[in-house]
Amino acid sequence: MLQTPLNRVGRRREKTRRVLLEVALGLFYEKGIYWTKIEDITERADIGKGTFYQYFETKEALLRALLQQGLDELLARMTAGIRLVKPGPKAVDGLIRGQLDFYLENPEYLLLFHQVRGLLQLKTQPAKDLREVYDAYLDRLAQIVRPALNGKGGHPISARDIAVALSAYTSGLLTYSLLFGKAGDFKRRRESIQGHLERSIRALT
Amino acid sequence: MLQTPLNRVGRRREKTRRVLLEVALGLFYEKGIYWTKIEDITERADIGKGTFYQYFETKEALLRALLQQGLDELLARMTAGIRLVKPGPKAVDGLIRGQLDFYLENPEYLLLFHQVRGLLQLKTQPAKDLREVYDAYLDRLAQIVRPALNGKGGHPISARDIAVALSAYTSGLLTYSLLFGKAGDFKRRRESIQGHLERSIRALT
Amino acid sequence: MLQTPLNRVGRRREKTRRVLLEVALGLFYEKGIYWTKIEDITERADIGKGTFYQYFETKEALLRALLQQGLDELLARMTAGIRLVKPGPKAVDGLIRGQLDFYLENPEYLLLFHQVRGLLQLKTQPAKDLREVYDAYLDRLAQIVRPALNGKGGHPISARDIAVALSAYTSGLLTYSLLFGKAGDFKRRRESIQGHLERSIRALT
Amino acid sequence: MLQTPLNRVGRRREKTRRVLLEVALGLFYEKGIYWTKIEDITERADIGKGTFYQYFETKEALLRALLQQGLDELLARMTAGIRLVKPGPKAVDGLIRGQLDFYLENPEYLLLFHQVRGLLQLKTQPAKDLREVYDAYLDRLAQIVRPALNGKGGHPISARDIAVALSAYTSGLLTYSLLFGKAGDFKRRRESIQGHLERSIRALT
DNA sequence: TATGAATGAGTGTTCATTCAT
DNA sequence: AATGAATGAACACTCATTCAT
Repeated sequence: MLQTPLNRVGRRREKTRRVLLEVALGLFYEKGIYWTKIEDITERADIGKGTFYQYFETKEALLRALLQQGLDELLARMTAGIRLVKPGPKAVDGLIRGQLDFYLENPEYLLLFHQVRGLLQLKTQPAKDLREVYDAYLDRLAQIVRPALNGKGGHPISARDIAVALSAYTSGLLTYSLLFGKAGDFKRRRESIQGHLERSIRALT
Repeated sequence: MLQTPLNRVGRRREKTRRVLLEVALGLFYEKGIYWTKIEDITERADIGKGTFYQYFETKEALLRALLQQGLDELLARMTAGIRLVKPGPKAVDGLIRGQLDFYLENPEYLLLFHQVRGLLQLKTQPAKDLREVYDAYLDRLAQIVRPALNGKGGHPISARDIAVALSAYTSGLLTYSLLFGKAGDFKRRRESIQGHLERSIRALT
Repeated sequence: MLQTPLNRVGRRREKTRRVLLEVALGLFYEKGIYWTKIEDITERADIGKGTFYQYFETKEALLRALLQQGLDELLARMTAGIRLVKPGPKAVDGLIRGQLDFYLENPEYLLLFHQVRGLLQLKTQPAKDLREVYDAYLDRLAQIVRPALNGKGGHPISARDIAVALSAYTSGLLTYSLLFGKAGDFKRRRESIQGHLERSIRALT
Repeated sequence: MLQTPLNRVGRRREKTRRVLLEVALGLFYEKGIYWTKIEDITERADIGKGTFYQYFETKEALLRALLQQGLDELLARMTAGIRLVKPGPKAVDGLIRGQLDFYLENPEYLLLFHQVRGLLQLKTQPAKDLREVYDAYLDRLAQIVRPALNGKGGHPISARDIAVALSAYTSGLLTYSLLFGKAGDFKRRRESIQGHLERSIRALT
């Protein structure tokens, strides 16, 4: 993971790549993965259509990179949410808080992840690659959750199960809220949602 | 709403329509809405490509019909789950049980609904039509939920909120389970999931 | 050409056929030959789609029948226009009057003939069949025109040429009038057009 | 209206566009507008099917461009035909001569215009766009004709009427000649036709 | 490296015609 | 004879990807 320090050209490349990811994320949110054309992306990013392929091999590779980046960021936020808390039930609350922080700032990812999950059961190769990324995220989350369970053996529910429930409940509830709630609802009811989720998860452990 | 009894031809038509919906549901599950081609559907249904358009105006109309039918059936199951129970907290358990029954028997719908939700925020007309169907379902569910709350005024959470949470938690959890659980997991852990959901929802009311 | 007298069934058939021709003529006028679908015709004629093929082998056969019928009628009108007049220049005026009468009452045919002429140069078989019908009309018209020229030999212009000019000028002028004139223009300026045409044709003879 | 001088790529694009128009014109002549498929055009132009859409948004846009270009050229020829002549009756002869020159060199346009007129009464949007182009042509022609009328007030016939008659007679006569005359007839009888038209138009003024 | 012109496989949809009832 | 359900060839148009400049 050691990064070679980038020279000017390298930095410019890096920047273009970041712009592409950002623009794509926004368009996927507005028009959906499928209906967003490569040309929509390059146009909004203000680069030539062909240039896209200097940065990503295919449209699907872009999606994978976006998913990876999003899940990394989400995990980072969850880790941050837990940092100051001692292991134990309170720790889970921190994880939830981190998740909510992330999705509140990045609702685009909420729907991107949703859309991606819709592809995971497909039998095509692209789906398998995406699945791998997503699966790895759940495992990493389980690692984080485990110590939070305080090591008490004999738990009727595994760390992975908690990780799944944490992701499932949150994304389930937030997606519905985003789609069917009134505008701004999301932010206004933040604490209420946090509470709901805490209680729900606690009910499982 | 009086139904003219169908003659032989009418019955055959009805059957073809049902087969188309069924085949489409299966293919949407296997390959996703987008990657399922009209010809895939007609081929598996063993009819000519043009015949499809005798039954559905467009691919999107088929999707809408499928969504409608699925949500109707889901509601029917939830209603059935509540029928024998008195209003009150137990009633919600019945609703959950009805949902689980439905999704357990029809995992295809679980993913169909998921995929459809992924389209709802889009600004296209098809999305608006689908949204309407979905929204109506939530309202109908809220109607069912309301008496279950036992009429005690002053609830901090509305019937619609319960309806949303009920749908959100269940579909969130089951989708994850379907995608990331081991095969058969879904059925095996049924009662465990029922318990999780009951506690989670009760925590909200 | 001897017509077997029709029994009741035969008369009904004859009537359906007439309705089909009439309806088709109207639709060809409104939507164009190409954009009029068989189903449009049968629907407006209030018969089953399949029934169409009991009366005409193909869409193109219908068109041919319509052309034939229209040109027959047109010739009849021109003949009528000439009946009371002595051979000579005045006779041509009668022909023109007959034409105008016909097109004034049947603007649909004006555009039908126009559309058909647009197909005549095509190299397809249907085009050849239509061409034959049209060509025969011009020959028959030439026959009618010939005596009108008063038999003075040494004409610098043949009867067929007059026939062509008569048709060409009239349809050219009327089509433009129909397409670009104000509504009703056609009727209001009838006598003016008659005059124009008379002078134009006379200028040729 | 300042034209950026074209670089090499721009020139190639311009050329491809021209080739497409030219090829389409030829095919429309041979097979008719309707029966000419996009692929027929691209095949004969020796480019990929998709490339067509880099140059024209739809088939109908191509038709419109072709109509525009043809009418522009026709007007240019008529203007040229009038240039050396003083206003007055002789001027109209010049216009006729210009028209004949044009159609003699471009019989394809004669039939294209004919086919297009066949679409103008349709109620579809494409028809409206074509109509606009055609209508503008008649107006421009009227402008040219007006001074040719020598400014003598009190004309019983408007410049627009002359414009219409000029177009109507010529296209009517030439189309018949093209369709029903013997091959080469068109050219051989050029002067005779010119005479006919001159006399016919003069008879109107 | 950046570009955008060129490409063609792929797709939803139409519609004349057939044919079983 | 009348019907309308079934058919599939045909076609306009799209878009991810390639490649010459």
